[in-house]
Amino acid sequence: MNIHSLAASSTQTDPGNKRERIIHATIRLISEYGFHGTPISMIAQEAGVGAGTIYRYFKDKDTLVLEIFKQVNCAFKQTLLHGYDEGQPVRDRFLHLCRGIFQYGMKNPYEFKFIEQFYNSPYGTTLRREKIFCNCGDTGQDLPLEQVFAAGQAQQVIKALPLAALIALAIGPIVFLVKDSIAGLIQLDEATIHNTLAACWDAIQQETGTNRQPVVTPSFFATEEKP
Amino acid sequence: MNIHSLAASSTQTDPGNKRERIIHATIRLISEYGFHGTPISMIAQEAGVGAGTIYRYFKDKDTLVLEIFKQVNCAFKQTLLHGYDEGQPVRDRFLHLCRGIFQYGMKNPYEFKFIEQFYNSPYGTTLRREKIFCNCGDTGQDLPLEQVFAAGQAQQVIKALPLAALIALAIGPIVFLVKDSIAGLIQLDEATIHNTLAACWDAIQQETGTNRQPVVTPSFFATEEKP
DNA sequence: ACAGGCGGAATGAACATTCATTCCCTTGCA
DNA sequence: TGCAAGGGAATGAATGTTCATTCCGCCTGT
Repeated sequence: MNIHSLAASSTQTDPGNKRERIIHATIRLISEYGFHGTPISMIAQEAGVGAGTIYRYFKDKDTLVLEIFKQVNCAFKQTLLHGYDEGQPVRDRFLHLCRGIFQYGMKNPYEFKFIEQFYNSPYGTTLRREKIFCNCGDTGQDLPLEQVFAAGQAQQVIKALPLAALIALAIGPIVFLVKDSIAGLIQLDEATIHNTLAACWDAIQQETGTNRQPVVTPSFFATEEKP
Repeated sequence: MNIHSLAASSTQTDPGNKRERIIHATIRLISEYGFHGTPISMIAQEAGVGAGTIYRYFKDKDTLVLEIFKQVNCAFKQTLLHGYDEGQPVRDRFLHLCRGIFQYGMKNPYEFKFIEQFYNSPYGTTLRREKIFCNCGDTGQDLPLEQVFAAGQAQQVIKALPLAALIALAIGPIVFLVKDSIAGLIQLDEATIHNTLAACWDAIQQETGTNRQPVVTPSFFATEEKP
C-alpha cells in the first residue's frame, strides 16, 4: 500500500457516475463486512460496474479504501462544524459537537461504520498514532472537541482528566449507541438522544456543588490502590 | 531404562497443549487482523503446529472462532463476578463491574479485542440480536450490570434512561479507553482509571441536588426538536 | 471510422480444507 | 527387559476455490 495519486480524481468531469457508485458500494459493503471481507468482485456487482472498471478509477484496493476514508472523514468533520459557534459557552459547544456526531451516525450509518472499521484496523491505528489524518483544510490544529475541553478545563467547568479520557467519556457512549441503533438493536427517540448527550456532559463536567463525591487526585494513589 | 509412565497426559487429557496453543494464536491474531485478515496458515505458524492439525481440534475456521468466543466470553463474565457482592450499594456494585471490565481489558488485551472484533462482526450482531450468547452457568438471566441499573432506577439514584443508553454510558468510555491503551496511544495510571470510572457514574447517576440542568422528559420533544 | 471507456474472462497468487504419509507412544509378546 | 507391531496424532503437500489484478475485444459517442 503506497501513498500517491493525491488528486487524479476527476480526469474529465464524471463519465457516468461510476466513481460515485463504486465509492458508495465500497462504503456500504466494508461497513458491514470489513476490508478483508469484501472482495472487489462484490463491490463491482453492488456498484453495477465491471470489476476491471474499478481499476480505472483507483490504483488498487488499498488506495480505494484509503481515498474513501480521507473523503468520508473530511466530510464528517465538516458536518460537525456546521452551525458551530466558538463564541458559545463550553457546554453548548460540547453538546453541539456531540449531537453532530450522533446525527451524522444516524443519517450516514454506512459512512459511520466505515470510519469505525477503518480506525479499528491496523492501518487506522497506525494513522492515529502518526497523526497523519487527512488534510481537508485541516491545518494540523486540534479538533474543535479538544479545544472545547481545553477551554472548559481553563474555566474549571470540565474535569482535569487526560484528554484521552475526556474524549472516551464524550464519544464512547455515542459510538456505542449509534452502532446499536444502526444494527437495529434499539430505537432511539429524540428525548433519549438529548438525555444521553446531557449525561455525557455530566460525565465530564466539573461539579461545583456540594452533593458530590470528591474527585481523587493522582497523588492520592502514589502508594495505595484502593481506599 | 524406564518402562511406563511419566506422563499419562497424552491420549486423553492433553495431547500436547496444542489445542491451547491454537486457541491463543487465534485470539492474538484475530484480535489484531480480524477474522478475514488471519489465514489458517498464519494461525498454524503462530501456534507452531501444522495447518492440518487445527482441523483435528476444530471442524472449520468458523467453528474455531465461535468456540473460542464462547469460551473467552464466559471467562470474561466470570471475572466480572469475582468479589461481586449483591449486598453492596448500587454505586459500589456499578463501580466494581466497570472496574472489572477495565482490568480485564488491561490484563487480557488480546481477549478483549477479540471479543470486540466478534461483537462488531455480522455474526456477533446476529448473536446479540437473537440473544443466544453462551451458557456458562448463565441461566438466561440478565447480566449483573443490568440488574444494577434496574435496582438503581428503582431507588431513583440512576437516571430513567433506556437500558441501552445506560450501558452505552457505562461501557462505551471504558471500551474506548482500553482500546487506546492497548494500541499504545495512551498510558493509563490508576488515578485516571479511578476518576474515569467515577465520571461514568456521574453520567448515569440521578442528581438530587439543585445545581443541575433539569432532565427533559420525552413529552417535551413531541413536537419540536431544539429549543 | 475511430479513440477510449468499459465489462468480464483470463491469470496467477493466496486461501481453506483434505488426505496420504510420517511419527511416536502404547502394548503384546518373546 | 527388549522388540516390533498397531494405531491414533501430526504433518504439510495436494486440491479445488476465491481473490486481486490484468488484459483484450466490444461498443458508444463523436
